[in-house]
Amino acid sequence: MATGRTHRPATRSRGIPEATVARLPLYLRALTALSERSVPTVSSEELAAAAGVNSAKLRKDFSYLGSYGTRGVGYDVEYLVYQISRELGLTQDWPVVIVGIGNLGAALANYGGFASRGFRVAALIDADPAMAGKPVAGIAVQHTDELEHIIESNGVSIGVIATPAGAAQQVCERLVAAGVTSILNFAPTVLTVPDGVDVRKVDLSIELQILAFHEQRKAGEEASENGAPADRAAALAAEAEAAVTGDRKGPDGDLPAVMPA
Amino acid sequence: MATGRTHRPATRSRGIPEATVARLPLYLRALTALSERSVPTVSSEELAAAAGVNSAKLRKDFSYLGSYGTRGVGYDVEYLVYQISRELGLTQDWPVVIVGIGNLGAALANYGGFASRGFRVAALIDADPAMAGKPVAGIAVQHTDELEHIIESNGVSIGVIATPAGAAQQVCERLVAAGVTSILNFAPTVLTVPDGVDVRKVDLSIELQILAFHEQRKAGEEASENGAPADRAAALAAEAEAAVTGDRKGPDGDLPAVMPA
DNA sequence: ATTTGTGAATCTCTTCACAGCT
DNA sequence: AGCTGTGAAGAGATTCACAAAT
Repeated sequence: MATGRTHRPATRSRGIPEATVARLPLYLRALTALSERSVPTVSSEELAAAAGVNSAKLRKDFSYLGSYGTRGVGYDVEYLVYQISRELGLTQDWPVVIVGIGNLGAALANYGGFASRGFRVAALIDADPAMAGKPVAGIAVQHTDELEHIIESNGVSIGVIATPAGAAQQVCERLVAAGVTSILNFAPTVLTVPDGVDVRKVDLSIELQILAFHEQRKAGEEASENGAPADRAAALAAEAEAAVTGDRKGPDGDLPAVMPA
Repeated sequence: MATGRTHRPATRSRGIPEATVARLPLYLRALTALSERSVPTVSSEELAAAAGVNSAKLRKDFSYLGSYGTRGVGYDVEYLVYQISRELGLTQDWPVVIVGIGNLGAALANYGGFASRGFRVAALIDADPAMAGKPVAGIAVQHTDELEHIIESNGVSIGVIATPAGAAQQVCERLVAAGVTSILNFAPTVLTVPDGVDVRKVDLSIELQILAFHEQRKAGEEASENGAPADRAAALAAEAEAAVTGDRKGPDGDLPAVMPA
């Protein structure tokens, strides 16, 4: 899901699969909940259920970190919380800057899970001079002019881009030039970055479109499985049916003028 | 990344790989940009560059949709926009409800890319009675009591959950009971849903933690490649080094008391 | 009696490389 | 001459199933 380079360019070192890394935060969250309830140990089966994955996968994932379980017993919750935190690099506090303090940027700044667990909002940056000095989530917004200074003096290596799409690439370049090497991009654009910089992308409309695809598929199946689609499904049926049954080869007749922009 | 069932339970039908589906929105966005600049055709190489993927992958992806290109020439932009839109189910308008109109919910409601391209915000729902009637993004917020009524009368099948984590599962169940079959979850919780319901998850802190992992890895490599880590890298080096070199088998000495909650 | 840790089998996704079409 | 479409190879991720450990 990272849009940037494939990563893992230099030393291959001890390679934890990317898919596993992506699940560690999930396990960590489930474990933290158990820890708060003072549960001492947990089996792979239980923890897997809490994290929404299957237990074989969870055990394989943990096997990449080492042998932290006890056969016949399970995993020590506290110990595992520590090991995963350490593996993820959360035993230190990462200063983060958020660029673009619109609706979304403000929402991110206010997001609680941010401040806790390893991350600290070091600065909020916006291009609008009218925003400068305004407090958002208890932090005064600073102007984009300060960007390089902020990054360098705070040793920021993680940046969050919540600007409009048009500004994202430029902001990205300034962040990278100033020393940021990991970017979380909320702007609906593909960012181009040099090697060694990681980009992850969060994109609302992409997620919705993926859901729409499956939703359409469901409507299509419903229609072709039993002949009696209900409610709105009726309206979708014709359209969806066409999509499902349409031949795959070449222009199939009804090319409409243009799509909605 | 869908947290729900693995999907594709019943009719296997014409199976477009999930990884391909996840990239179609990316292609669509790049194509739309080309379309706006009135570019008539595009090669797999060019389009792949614009979408940030490699061209073989793009061609393979398109091959699942059908043979929509012309050898020696490339793809017709308008035609491809239409085909992908249709495949994704965007030739119809999906009514969407957003539940939880806090900072994030408001940001989502205001998000422009929402209204355009296939989705329409049918309602904003919040549990706070004080919010009821307040306009957000030009739409009056409605109280949670209305949830079932809104879903049913608007034929909503896609719901967005932007509530606090504690409320998410309950909201999810009400949405599903009322007829929603696709959920985009912004709350940091694993949602449990019945078969046939799709869940996709957007989780800020997971994304940040994945970045932190790679960031830490970079610091470790830097430290072990050349012996002279600079700036903050120096501070991280000892910690990261320990993580990289620590043996994988069993308790490695210094188990600290507990992690930061 | 349980539950982990992991080879081996399987499935999915990506990349290669080139035949086939325009 | 140029570019698509795709079999085949390769890489990665998931699941199975069971030996090893407590």
